[in-house]
Amino acid sequence: MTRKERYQQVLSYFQQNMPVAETELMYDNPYQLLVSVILSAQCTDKRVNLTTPAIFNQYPTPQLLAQASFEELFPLIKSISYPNNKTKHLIGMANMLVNTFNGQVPMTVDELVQLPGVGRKTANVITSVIDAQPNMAVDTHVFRVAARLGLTIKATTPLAAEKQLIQYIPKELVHIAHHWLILHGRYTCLARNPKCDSCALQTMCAYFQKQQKKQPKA
DNA sequence: ATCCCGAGGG
DNA sequence: CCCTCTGGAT
Repeated sequence: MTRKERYQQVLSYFQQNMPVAETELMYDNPYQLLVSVILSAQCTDKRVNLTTPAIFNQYPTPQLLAQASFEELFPLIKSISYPNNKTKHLIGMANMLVNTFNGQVPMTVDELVQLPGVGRKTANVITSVIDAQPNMAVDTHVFRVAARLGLTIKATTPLAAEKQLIQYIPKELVHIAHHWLILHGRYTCLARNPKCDSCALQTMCAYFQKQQKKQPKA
């Protein structure tokens, strides 16, 4: 099976079988999405959505968030993972928005990654969601699942994986494919004990084929 | 125990 | 490349 065929089979399967009904981050503008995505690391969207209304209410603009003190913002962040880092990141991010980007959220990956707390994954989410750019945000799920399925070959970094995925996935499907890979990773292709026995992608999965060779009966 | 749509620093 | 950050849900 060629790599292109593998992509076609996997994408086709997802398109026909993957329900897309997950809780999503709540936001009304690019600034709010940026805050939400920064907060979402190692944390469910549901929990992020519990904290953001208070944050957006108290700091409706980058200008106001930039002036926040650590002490007053921290309590609003405290109930999610890495509150220390995220509090610092949000204030630093807002300051750079004001001082470097004229108070506007930049819409290129290269600009976004300059912001504190914004890495390539977050930058790809922002540009794909807000500006419909065909950018693939490679998080832990996408990285693992793509490698197992054989969608990426010898990709040792998220950036390498991103380049390969972008090369083979039709632009109009990049965004939804991102969600498909995440959902497959969350519910079936688990990091530790993947549920290969109940996985419909066995026949086209490089990881499963490899396991079969090692343990023919398992 | 294991998992939640990571980023920054050494 | 590794490590740290580090709360809540299941």
